[in-house]
Amino acid sequence: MRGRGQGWRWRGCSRRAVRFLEPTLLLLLHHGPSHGYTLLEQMEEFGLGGLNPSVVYRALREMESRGWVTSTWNEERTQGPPRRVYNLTAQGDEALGLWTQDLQETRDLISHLVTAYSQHMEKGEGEYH
Amino acid sequence: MRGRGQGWRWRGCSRRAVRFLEPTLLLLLHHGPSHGYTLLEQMEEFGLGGLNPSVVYRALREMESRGWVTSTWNEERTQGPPRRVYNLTAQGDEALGLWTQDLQETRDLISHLVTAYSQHMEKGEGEYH
DNA sequence: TCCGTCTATTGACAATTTGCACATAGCGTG
DNA sequence: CACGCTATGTGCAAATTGTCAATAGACGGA
Repeated sequence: MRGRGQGWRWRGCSRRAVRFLEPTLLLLLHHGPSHGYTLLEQMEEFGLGGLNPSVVYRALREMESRGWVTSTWNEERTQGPPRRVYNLTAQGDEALGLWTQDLQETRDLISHLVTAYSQHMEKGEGEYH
Repeated sequence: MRGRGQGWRWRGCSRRAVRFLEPTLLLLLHHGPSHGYTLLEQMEEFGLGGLNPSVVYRALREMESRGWVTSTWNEERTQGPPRRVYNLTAQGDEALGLWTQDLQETRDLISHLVTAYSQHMEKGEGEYH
């Protein structure tokens, strides 16, 4: 229970303005089939380090239910339990494209906001009223 | 009830919007005191048009409980019920600054992702596997 | 062999956030 | 006074997210 009114609920980089999880997973899978545990580690490059594993696995299953990926159990034996290997589908490929567009729009909105902020500051109105 | 598995839960710019709400409100209030209804209309410029009013009012009260803004009832009579006028506080000013930084980081992450996507596409690996 | 550790995945539930439908209320107009 | 516009607020259902714990195979050492 996080209690109320103690500002900055999510400092420390959980909870960004946008959801990067799905597009990042799609992008990683675009490079080739992979399984959850590896993907989890690769997320770090995109600023999504230290994510709770179950969040990633959950997202992958959800993406499968939408037809963006398919999964099969890896038959070759490794050190550890069998892995579920995910493959991007044509729909997933398309989703990645759309999502990328969406992210670009979001980026533009951020820029708009940040620019408005900077300009207002420059004008010497950099004090609250 | 939105039902499950019918992709693109938030196409049409519902979802993304929300986390811009607070910084946008703070920025608008940085220009001077204002009240909910007007703010609601001004949101449109920042891509937050058509938001449900209660969402905005709720955010404002929440921001007040954090000390980012204060509110007073407007004594001058207008056409309609009294308005609650919000003022930015010093803490709100600071919060806006921090939030802007956070948004910039987010923007960089988006850029990183989009760049990775583009590069991968250019290399002729623009097919799913 | 038993234990601890690392790799992997999953399920369940609590906490939080969001969407939405509706309630209230003053003012102007016909 | 009924209606429509301006304004704000309440409450609840639904969706999303966070966290904890369970399961399980392989491997190395005591």
